[in-house]
Amino acid sequence: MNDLKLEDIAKLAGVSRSTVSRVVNASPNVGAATRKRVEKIIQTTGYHPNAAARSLASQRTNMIGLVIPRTTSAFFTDPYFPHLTQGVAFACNNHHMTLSLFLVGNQEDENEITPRLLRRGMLDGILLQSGNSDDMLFRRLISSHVPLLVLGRPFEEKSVNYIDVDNISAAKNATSHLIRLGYQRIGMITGAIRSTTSIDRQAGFKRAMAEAGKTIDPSLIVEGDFSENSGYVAMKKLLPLRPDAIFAQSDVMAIGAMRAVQEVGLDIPKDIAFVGFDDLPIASTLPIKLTTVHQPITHFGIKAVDLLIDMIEKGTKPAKRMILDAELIIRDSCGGNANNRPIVQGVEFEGSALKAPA
Amino acid sequence: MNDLKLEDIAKLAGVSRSTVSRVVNASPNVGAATRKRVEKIIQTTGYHPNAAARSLASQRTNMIGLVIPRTTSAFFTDPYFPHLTQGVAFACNNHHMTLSLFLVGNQEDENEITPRLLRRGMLDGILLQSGNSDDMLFRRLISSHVPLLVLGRPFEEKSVNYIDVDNISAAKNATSHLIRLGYQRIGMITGAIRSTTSIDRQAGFKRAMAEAGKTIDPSLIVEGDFSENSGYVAMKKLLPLRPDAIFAQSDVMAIGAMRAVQEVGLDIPKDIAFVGFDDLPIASTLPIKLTTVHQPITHFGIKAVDLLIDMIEKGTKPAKRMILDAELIIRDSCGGNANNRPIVQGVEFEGSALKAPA
DNA sequence: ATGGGTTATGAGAGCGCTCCCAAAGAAAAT
DNA sequence: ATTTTCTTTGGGAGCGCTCTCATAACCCAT
Repeated sequence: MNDLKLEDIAKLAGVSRSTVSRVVNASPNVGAATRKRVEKIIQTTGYHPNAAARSLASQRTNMIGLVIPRTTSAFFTDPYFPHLTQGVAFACNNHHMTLSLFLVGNQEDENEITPRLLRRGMLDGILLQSGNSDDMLFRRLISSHVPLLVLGRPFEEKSVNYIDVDNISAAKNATSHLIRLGYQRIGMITGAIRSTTSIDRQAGFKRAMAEAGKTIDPSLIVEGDFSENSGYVAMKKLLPLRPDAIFAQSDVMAIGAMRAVQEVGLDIPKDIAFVGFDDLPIASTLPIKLTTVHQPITHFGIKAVDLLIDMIEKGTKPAKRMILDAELIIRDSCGGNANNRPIVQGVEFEGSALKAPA
Repeated sequence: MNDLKLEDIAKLAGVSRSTVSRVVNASPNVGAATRKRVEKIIQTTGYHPNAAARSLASQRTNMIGLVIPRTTSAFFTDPYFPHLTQGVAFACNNHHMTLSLFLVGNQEDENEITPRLLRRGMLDGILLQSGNSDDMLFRRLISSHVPLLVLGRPFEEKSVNYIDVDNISAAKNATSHLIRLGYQRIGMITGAIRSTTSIDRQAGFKRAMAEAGKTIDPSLIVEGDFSENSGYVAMKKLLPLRPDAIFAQSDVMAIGAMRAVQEVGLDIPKDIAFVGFDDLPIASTLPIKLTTVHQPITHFGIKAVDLLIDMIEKGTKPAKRMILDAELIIRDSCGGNANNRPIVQGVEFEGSALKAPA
């Protein structure tokens, strides 16, 4: 039906191709009358410019890719990722950009996806979720021509653009809070041990302990992988060691761990206190509301897109770096006094804000 | 660095542009020696064809769009959606297709996104999550030239291609199971009342009741919107009416409702039995394991992509229709006998399969 | 009037690929 | 040896846009 091209509109309006192009692209140098006339024709014919042709001629596709590498793709079982995607998607809309999603499931996927990522005339820029250090995809992308912004601190920071949350400070604050409340045997459930996220949160934990002059019992640090089940399993190991407080590196793991605690009939926070990380919506609707570090996930996605677009338009050098703060939200799971409870703000709570039961 | 084009490779290999194109596109009519030579050059130079140019010339972009309309975008707080996206993304990889994600947040988003969707040379086909009947986006997309497959039954089925789960039968089975177990006052918490999903599940519920010769108490049917909180709120309304079993139209709502039940100290399933819908991974890790209808979400996404690609390649007429079955998984929340528990299979359980605690 | 400066419009040359068609060469059939 | 057929290769015309540059039209100050 609608096989019109620029040329046809031009003919119908009695002007040249160039003029129609100017109207379509909102160029200022068009006479008011001409513009009106052309716009009317476009309106009535329902003309839409051809994206491929435009991309070819302008060397801009107005598309960005969001890549979740294989080593991180378990993230999809974690609510973290949908929230991030949402932020990225909304920001793309605001910038009139189209978002392409690349979920790398396995090695074949990676081989299949990589050339598509590297192809010219496909993506104006790439957002890459930080994964493991031995990520082949990561290295190939880094050395490509496409502007690349890494989400989360990469292993090799040198001259790579990235955006991250201040995991060290946040974890330190969370741990310090536990220390301040007087807990003596504070354990930690880590995330996937090879991720920088987990490494940094661990560093924050250790720093807090060191500053408080407390020695760390290594057996109280148990490895998880950010999943609910891994939290449960880790807590099973921790239970015999009688910790009185746990810093879980993700809310989901905290939930798994709390499940393990409740199964043996212990009380939270009286017997064991908990602090999580993420502040997912569910954290505030749990039977025992979770004290946790609020990550501005959606906001993080938005900032990432803003930064990437800036890189696309103004070049990638010098390397860009952006670190966002994360704030401790004190609720019930950590025990102690919950008076100075900060207000939780932000879009990621829509649809799950819970009216207090009567 | 890598500003090579087909022409350059041709020159380096001492052949014509056409021949290189044939090699790149795996056309059979190339001499073995020539192919080797060209492939070698491509290998060493790291040449990648320009996607925009290829799209323009071939009229194929190898991209499909996944569109979540405004009226359904709350879905993103529901784990249903990530799972679907994952299925779609994986299927895209298998077909060497790129997935573009369009999350419509609000009216402006819709206005912004629509032209991008309609643009030629952008998408080979569109997957549209079914939303409300008054969805403007839906109508514009239906009447466009792009092959369109609707996910979930649309309001106006006539000549639209769609794929759905057999919600009516599934809801009927779930309800019948409750009836069979002898429950007398069976309530239902619906999803968003204007969605076909919810309408169909409601129809299944009613059909089961009718076939069992039971009258329906309309006050035992309470409206939710698929969210956890709406389940909680709905249950608060239901509690004074003393139902002995609840069919919740989504797992997440069932979880919210169960929370309300536990808050007043009632026992599940002894005082109130539950059946959910979706069979999210969490359903089997809940303290009281949830009896629910297993939706093959990831598989659904895969099938959808397969069907859409078939439409792209072979035309959209006659209208395609595909209905997948959903099976009742009996666990603990419905009480009664849980012996004939089916095996739960499938990819969506990865990473959350739970070892039984010792 | 006359020139300099601005603004509006058109023409044309690509952007980097695909794909049809023609040509050349090799193989098979006569 | 000659014709026919098939395979392999090259040439050229687009695909539908953008963008630079030239031209035409118009403005105001002198």
